[in-house]
Amino acid sequence: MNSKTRYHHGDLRRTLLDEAALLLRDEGEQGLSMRRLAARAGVSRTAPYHHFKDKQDLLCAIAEEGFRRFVGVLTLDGAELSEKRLRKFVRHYLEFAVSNSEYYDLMFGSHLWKSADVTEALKAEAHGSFRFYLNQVKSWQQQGLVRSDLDPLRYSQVTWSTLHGMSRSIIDGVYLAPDSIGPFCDEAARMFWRELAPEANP
Amino acid sequence: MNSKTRYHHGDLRRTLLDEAALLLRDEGEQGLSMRRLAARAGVSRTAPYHHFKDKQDLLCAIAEEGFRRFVGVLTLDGAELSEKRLRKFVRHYLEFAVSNSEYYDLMFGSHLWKSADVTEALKAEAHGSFRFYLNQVKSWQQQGLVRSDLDPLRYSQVTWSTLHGMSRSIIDGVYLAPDSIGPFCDEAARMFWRELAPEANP
DNA sequence: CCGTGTATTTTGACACTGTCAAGATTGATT
DNA sequence: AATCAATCTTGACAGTGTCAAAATACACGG
Repeated sequence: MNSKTRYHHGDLRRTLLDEAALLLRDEGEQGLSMRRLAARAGVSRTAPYHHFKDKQDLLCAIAEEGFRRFVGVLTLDGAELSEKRLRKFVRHYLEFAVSNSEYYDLMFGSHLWKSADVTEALKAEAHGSFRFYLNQVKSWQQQGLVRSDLDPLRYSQVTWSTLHGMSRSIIDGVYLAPDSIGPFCDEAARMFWRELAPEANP
Repeated sequence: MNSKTRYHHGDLRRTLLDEAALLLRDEGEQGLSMRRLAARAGVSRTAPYHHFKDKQDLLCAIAEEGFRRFVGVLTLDGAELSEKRLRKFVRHYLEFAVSNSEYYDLMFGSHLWKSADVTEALKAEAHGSFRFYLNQVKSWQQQGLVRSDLDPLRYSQVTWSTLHGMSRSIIDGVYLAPDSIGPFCDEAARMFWRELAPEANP
């Protein structure tokens, strides 16, 4: 019952996802083809199509896993909320985006989302991660840790956008010298904090 | 000397760029292939390769034109600077991004920038548009229209990121109900203004 | 006006790609 | 043990980007 010789692979779906992640990291999205993927998994060209309807379907599944890991990065305990803590958070976010840039590109790239065939599962995971981010802010407000007249939804939408835009700036390396990432993060944190911080004088 | 029958096209490069823009708007990036493009221009499959080294080269040229138009959107006269005016600016930016989303995807998509073959001309145009945005802020500061202790570079980088992230949010339509775009813009403008506005009490 | 060179376009070809349809093999269920 | 569904393979098709070599047109010096 050697795994190399048996007809049924046994756990092909899992293998495909893992191998695809590797291929993606090593050669980028354009280096990831269904056929190469199949070859790497030691299986014929069309075998993957019994586990993923499409190439799109495969990519959605990978992005989905990305979002699941992503939630960890978004976690920020409100008890220690401060501008300094926000700085750390922003840095952490960007760190994730940069060092998992292929994943990140997939998760937030227009490629998947623009198409009509986005998996429901991926949608759910993406919405879930945003809702997690939003609920944190709501909870801070309930605990009286941030301004009471803050609109959590609007704040979350805008800062979410900022974090994403910053990630793109850094990943693509167009508008930013690599050594100015620190101040870049600090400025964002200051901006976020200005929104959150309870008013000094009422 | 009928234009339909003559061997030399005469202005193929221009025609290719225009036709590519149309094809892009109508069918998205995946609908734009070199061969289809050539067919549309009424020319053989490989003719475009004497005007553009690559498909990448073609895409860069299109993005380049996008950036040239983009500068108009970024223009904001400091004399009338206010939170209200910022709202209008943000809306204008997003309007451009959404209604030219195919262009916008190309201009800011990871696809072009990640690759090593980004045209120098495109780099120049992209940097130029950011520098234009930055210089505006600098000039506001020199005129005493915004906080004197503001760092124009950091402010520009972060708000630039925010605007881009917001555009992605809306274009991909993942995290945003279409009717909440207004408040979305307003929140961003408030945030920007909080950074810019001269201190109330010194 | 003619020949020559250069710019432009075409034809042919190659190695890829995603994906469908039809058959082969296996594991599970009755 | 027979049957059925799940899984995998082979073969095929249309489409892609791009290279090399041949054909055509234009520009210019004689």
